[in-house]
Amino acid sequence: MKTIAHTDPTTPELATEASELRIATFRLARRLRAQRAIDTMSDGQFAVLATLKMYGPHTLGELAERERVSAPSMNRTVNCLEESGWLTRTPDEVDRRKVIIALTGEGLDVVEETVRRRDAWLESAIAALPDAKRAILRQAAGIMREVTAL
Amino acid sequence: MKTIAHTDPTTPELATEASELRIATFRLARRLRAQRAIDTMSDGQFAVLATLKMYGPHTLGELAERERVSAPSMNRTVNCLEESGWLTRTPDEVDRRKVIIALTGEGLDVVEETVRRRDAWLESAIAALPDAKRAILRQAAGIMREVTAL
DNA sequence: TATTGTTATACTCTATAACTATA
DNA sequence: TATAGTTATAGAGTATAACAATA
Repeated sequence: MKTIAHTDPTTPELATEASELRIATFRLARRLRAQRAIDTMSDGQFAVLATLKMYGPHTLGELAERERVSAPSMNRTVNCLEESGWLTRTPDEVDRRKVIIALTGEGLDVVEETVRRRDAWLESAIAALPDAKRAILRQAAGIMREVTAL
Repeated sequence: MKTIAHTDPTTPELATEASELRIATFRLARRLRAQRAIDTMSDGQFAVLATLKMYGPHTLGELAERERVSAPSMNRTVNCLEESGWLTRTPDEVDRRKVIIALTGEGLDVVEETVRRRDAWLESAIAALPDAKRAILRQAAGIMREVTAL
């Protein structure tokens, strides 16, 4: 009988399980987001720098699409980051309508410092856990990425 | 020798572990946040309704402090939610300077519908997982809450 | 003509400072 | 005098519409 799994004590209610994971995820994300190198920098600005670090230079349109934001909005964000010296605009040699946006050394430093702070906080939080719990978190991270890849 | 744990292949680098969990958490939180009942409602507005549902009525100052936002900013958010009929303002009988902000039935509906949608998305995502992976996520949720309680 | 980026303009959310009512 | 809330005003970040340059 297939419905047994539903009431089996070793596999609790799917609904409860989802709620618990939702709450835990939001709470951990909030704590992590609070750790940043430049505390005047918005999440949207940081996301652009992090994208440039991870995937290399982009055109304005590509950045806007990836961050699911309008082109004028991304243009403004890029202006701010350019003024701060964290990225550069270069006209595309082949298609002169385009501009290539790339991270500067200082921009890379900002991303790395923020990442370092977030990871340092998380490391110190999980370092104290027994190995078994750390193993759970390690496996969970993989499953969470699998789930969001759908 | 205590340092063995650090290089033991069964307990990978703490730094890698933290990074993986950070990325997975942000990604899952982002996907969850996208699910909402009223798609014109901001995260800040939803957070207020969720707080009122979870912890009951608050004064304006309490809400502002809990959400780490200025009083005028919270006042504006509360005005919007009041106009939409999702919460009520009532002068405090004892201290007439204060106003008690409480969820209406409609406000409760909005919170529950958003929570239902987020959980429905997450349920469908984890329902397909083998029991062993679901068990990992269930345990991880508990550990994540433990870590954020510090 | 179509596409890429930019400018013009407006709306929301945030903040600080000033004000009102109450303690 | 101090505190709770509100109003006034301004600074980011978002959007759509209109425009310029290039394909």
